[in-house]
Amino acid sequence: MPTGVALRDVREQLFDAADRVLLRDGPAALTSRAVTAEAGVSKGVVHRHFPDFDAFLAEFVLDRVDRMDARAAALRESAGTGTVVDNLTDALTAVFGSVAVAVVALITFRDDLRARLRETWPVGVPVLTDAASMIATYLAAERDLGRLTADAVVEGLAPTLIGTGHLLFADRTGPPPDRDAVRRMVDSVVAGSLPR
Amino acid sequence: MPTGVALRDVREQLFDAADRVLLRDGPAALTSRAVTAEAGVSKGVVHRHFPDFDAFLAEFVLDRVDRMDARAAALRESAGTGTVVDNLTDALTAVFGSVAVAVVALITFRDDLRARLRETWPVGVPVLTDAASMIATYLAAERDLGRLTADAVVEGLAPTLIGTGHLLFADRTGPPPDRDAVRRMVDSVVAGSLPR
DNA sequence: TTGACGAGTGGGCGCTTGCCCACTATTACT
DNA sequence: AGTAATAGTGGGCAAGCGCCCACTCGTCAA
Repeated sequence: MPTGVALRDVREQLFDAADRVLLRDGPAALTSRAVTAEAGVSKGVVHRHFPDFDAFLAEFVLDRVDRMDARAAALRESAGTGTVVDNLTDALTAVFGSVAVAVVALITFRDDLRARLRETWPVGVPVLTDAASMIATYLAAERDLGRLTADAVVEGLAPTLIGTGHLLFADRTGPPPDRDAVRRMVDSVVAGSLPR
Repeated sequence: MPTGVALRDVREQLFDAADRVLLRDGPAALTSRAVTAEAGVSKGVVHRHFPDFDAFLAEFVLDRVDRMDARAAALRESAGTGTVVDNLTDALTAVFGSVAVAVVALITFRDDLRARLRETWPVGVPVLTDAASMIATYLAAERDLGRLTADAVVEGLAPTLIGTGHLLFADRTGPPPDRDAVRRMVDSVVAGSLPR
């Protein structure tokens, strides 16, 4: 077997499998056996690439948030056309429609995992920071923000959208919220915060 | 043994034990054995009062949110003095300093439990509704709300506070956020939404 | 006093979890 | 071709889970 390259391939393979398990069965079902079975490899493979399963989870979360950040950056590039509400709706759908909510649920649920993540990640829940800066960039690009500075958005409006979006998308057992529902939420939140 | 009264006593006893386990060890540690051990009763006692442990969890969550609502009502009574920021800070501390965050984490984590709760609870995460109406009552009592109607608060500002508060209080492994930290968050959020 | 009933007990079953470890298969180097 | 190294396999372990059920024991009615 190739030494360096294949080693990283297996890790990616396991991460992708974790994504599918997370989206299909929820964070409670994210066990080492479920991940390896989904990846189509032997169950012992995790402990060759990671000291233990919690270490796998920690690296998985870090990797996924990095990818979310990249996706947010890509959205920033393509923004500018359309209203701010449309852009925010797209952004929220992209962020919360993905594996992000399950990752947040995982971090919130597992105290020990969160403590482990703090060694690498000094402050709070990283998803908040990433999505907040993303939304702030959106709003800063809009004209006539009035007294609503970008900092105020990060401190106030962004958590609004994240909080509501989180609760809106948290339920994967029911039917997924359609774009109109998300847009309505964004619309009401922005209407209550932006000057007109 | 007395029949009716003691039966409800044991249920309360188990609920109180679940509170302590939840606050001390987190939602991941909330097992039937942990609850019964904390309550100082035999592990078989749960299955005499509830068909299964998930039914216990569902009733526990329903009961706890009812209590949160009662606490919010009590806070509403004593409100009126002090600034809106102070009142909101007290409210958030009362709601999120309790077992509420762990309950939300539980609901977010467990897909099956959430589906079970929906049979009794038709829409979304109830904590959001309760806390939102509570905060809306606070703000409605304040004069000079300007264009910010109570509905807009429920739709916009309340989720802001709940979202940030949730993430602020979600970490029970680190030191708990002091009142000043909460107040600073509330201050920045309100400053970004209320007209001055 | 005695019998029956029901709340409470705890041993144990079946299952799943993370993890260990002896093992095989596949590659790279001499 | 032979050998060493290593990625990958999977049986099996201890621990923990929810749950079942035979059991004890306190309490009332007869």
